[in-house]
Amino acid sequence: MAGKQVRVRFAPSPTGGLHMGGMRTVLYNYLFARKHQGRFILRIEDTDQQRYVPGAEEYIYECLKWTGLQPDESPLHGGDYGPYRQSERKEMYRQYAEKLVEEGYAYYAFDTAEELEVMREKMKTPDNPSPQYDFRVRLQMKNSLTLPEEQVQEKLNSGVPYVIRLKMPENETVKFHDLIRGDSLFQTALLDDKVLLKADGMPTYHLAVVVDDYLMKITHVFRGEEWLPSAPAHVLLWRYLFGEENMPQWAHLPLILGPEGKLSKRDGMKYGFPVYPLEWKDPATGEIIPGFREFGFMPQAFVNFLALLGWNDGTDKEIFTLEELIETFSIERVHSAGARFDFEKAKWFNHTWIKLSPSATLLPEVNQTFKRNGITISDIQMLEKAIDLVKERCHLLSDFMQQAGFFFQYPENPDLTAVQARWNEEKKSFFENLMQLWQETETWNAAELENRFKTKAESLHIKTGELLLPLRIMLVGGKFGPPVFDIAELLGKAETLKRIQNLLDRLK
RNA sequence: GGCCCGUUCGUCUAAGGGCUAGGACACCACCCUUUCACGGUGGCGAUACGGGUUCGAAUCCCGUACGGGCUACCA
Repeated sequence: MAGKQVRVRFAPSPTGGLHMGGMRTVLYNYLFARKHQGRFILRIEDTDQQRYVPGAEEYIYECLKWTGLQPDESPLHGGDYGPYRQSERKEMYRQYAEKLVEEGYAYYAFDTAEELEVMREKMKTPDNPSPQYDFRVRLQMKNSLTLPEEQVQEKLNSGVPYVIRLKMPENETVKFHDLIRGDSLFQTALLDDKVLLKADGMPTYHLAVVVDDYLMKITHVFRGEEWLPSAPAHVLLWRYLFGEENMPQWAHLPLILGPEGKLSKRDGMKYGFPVYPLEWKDPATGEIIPGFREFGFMPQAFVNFLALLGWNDGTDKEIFTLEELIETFSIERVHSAGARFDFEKAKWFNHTWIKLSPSATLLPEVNQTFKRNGITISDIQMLEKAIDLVKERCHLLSDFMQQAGFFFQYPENPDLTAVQARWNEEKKSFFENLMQLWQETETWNAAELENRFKTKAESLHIKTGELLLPLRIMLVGGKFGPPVFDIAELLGKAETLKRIQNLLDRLK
């Protein structure tokens, strides 16, 4: 690795919305690249045109933009190793597959889908419910190992559909080293003859990753744990094609689990928490699934909790900025076991980030939230102050609506019952007196207002506790919010007095 | 079924042979707060099970159980 520039890649296939598991893979790749002054590449693996979903690629860019995890090279950002979309690299793969055939590491196979089906049915036993196309069966199938040379040539020339399959050795042990899991051994006798080049001329994942990782000079591959079983096939391809000594280092990341096992894209709807970073519109069904952003998450919090889902720096520190993550991240400290996602903990991260953020930072997003809820704010300065006053009680950005909405719009249905039960003439006259007192105040600030309030209450022999709740209902409309005199200060004299008068009238 | 990966409080995790197994989320109690929160203090709560190795095991080895992944001309 010394002297060699670190190059890592995230290689999604655009078959739907990218969920938080994919985003964590992005994050770890990104952190590793930044930490080692390397390059982070985004490569689109769109070799399966059947499963291609329009908009999925754009969605990925949006997610990367939102989280700030921007690639250095991608179809969108360009780079020296393009194209970065596998469909546009189609012609590059065939030569490698054919080289393997020439050298005896692969072969042409002409079996039709029906013939494969027949083989599987025939070989199926209770002990072996899913038979593989492997060294045990390949000599019974229609391929360049069983057919005479002339017949193979004839088929190739006549345009009969065929695939190229890897000829898995019958009895070898493939040693595989993973940066997270250490060494493991695989017996090739148990592995199948994977298709490398499909009948449509597109490579499968197995050929494409190896070829592209080589051509793009990838040094480290971080991908999901689900790829572990096919890793030995990739090692073999590296050995045959480019030399095992040139192979990148591997790390297979643990899965993120939902409440009932592997996190699926439907879990979001099912359990009431998001699985996508951003809102995802399924182009097939038209279904709209809200993401973390729509739930009111800050991107910083999203990145933060994602990083900690399977990794920690070995200390008790939990709140990290992106810069801090870059500094402390190490792939060796990533866990090998899967992590269950806990929405409550995720909200705690967001809450902490909201408390930590200056109100100016929160301002644009909160302003948008208000706008979406039909409240257009003209006094931005006031909103900023309101945010300061209420942010410690907001777990999600969407909570600002509930927590600070009353500053800009008195609720239609104030909690009158909270006042009525203990309302009387004395209290009423207290508030009439108070309005007079506050009206005369020249220094309109919380301390002064509280002082005048308490002095008046004492002189009328009413406990302040009896009066604070009515005042809160007058100004807020409910039993929540920051200290009531702070609210009055921010509301300003005219609005405060108007609200008191208003409720006085309604209490008649 | 086969192969592979995994297993510490309910959840995320620390402790990579040596203190009463530490922290965070959640939950409970108290304090602060004449609202709701924040904050503070304390409580509840775990090494899956069985064998080894060792003076000593959460940690190393083996087995069992459980969980997960893979087993496509999907990625």
